[in-house]
Amino acid sequence: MTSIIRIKPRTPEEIAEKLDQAEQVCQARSARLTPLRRLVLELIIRIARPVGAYELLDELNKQGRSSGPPTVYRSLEFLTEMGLIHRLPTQNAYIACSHPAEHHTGLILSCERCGQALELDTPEVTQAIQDCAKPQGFSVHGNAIEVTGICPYCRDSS
Amino acid sequence: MTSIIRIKPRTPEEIAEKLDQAEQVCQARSARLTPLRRLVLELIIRIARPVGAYELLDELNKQGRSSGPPTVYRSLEFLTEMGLIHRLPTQNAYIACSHPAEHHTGLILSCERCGQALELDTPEVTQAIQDCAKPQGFSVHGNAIEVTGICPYCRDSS
DNA sequence: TTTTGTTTTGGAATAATATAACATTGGGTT
DNA sequence: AACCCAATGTTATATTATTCCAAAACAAAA
Repeated sequence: MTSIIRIKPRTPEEIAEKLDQAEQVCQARSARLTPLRRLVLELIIRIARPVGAYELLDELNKQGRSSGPPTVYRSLEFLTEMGLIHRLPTQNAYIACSHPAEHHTGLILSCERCGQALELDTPEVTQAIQDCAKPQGFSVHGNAIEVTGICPYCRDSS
Repeated sequence: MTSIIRIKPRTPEEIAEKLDQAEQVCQARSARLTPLRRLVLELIIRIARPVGAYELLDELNKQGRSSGPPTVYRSLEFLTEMGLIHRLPTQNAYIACSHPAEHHTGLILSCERCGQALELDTPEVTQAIQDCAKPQGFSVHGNAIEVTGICPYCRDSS
């Protein structure tokens, strides 16, 4: 898949707000948003598109850190557990959660053209999945939903 | 994730039927279900649980073939395109489609305990996703939905 | 049937993604 | 200080997937 990534630049205010929210989420769960974890999260927020572990690793090392893959993967695991980021399993990539403050279940719209990903909070879909799983006797714990297609920006610019 | 896999053995009739359906699907699209592709599909059907590319490769080579990773991945790509198998992106594994004859959109229930995966045809979920994506101006092409939880067999046996 | 072009498969190498295992650091607590 | 524990650093390796080129199989045309 080749795609020209469309970046949605984040304002300093947006970044600060997200990081603040992250601090609160961690505090509420007595978890520590260490400098490293905070930096990884900030990078993911700044990059503002699905980003892979090794690209983050490069960024970290540019920032003076001397880290190996485990360092990044551990931070990614922590941030995922906190619900601050989401993993896109079909792309082996991560994006910042769009609304980390609220507990949520949702899906990710992933544009085939530009690579951008948009997270939606979709209780209707969650409910529909529940309704399908329950008759099977299956008790749902979590889900990963990636929806592929074309985003409005790419549709309009072609 | 450690899990003791629960196997649902396939009867010879089931296997033959699936392979027949596969032949028809390919014929309808003027695609060639070559001996290799057919064998890979048969292995996936027989194994009857999510199976990774390298495990399939081992099986192939046990059967006298001398193949490398590209051989398996090409067959997996072909079978996926034909809708004869599905990929579980969070597990890097593949399962046989449960109803390859009909065109369908669905989801996969994946048991955290036993590792088994069940494919469901769920137009309701597909519709719910459409309803969420459309207001965003996003046109849906496909999706990958993995639902994790506990299957009824594991719930009852604990 | 031979030639030609195309699809499929084989094979070697390597890229990309992820984890294991152990050492070290850095705060807190007694 | 001495200790503990969580977090990070470090090396090595496992796992998953692709690139690239060559050989073989197949199909269509001459």
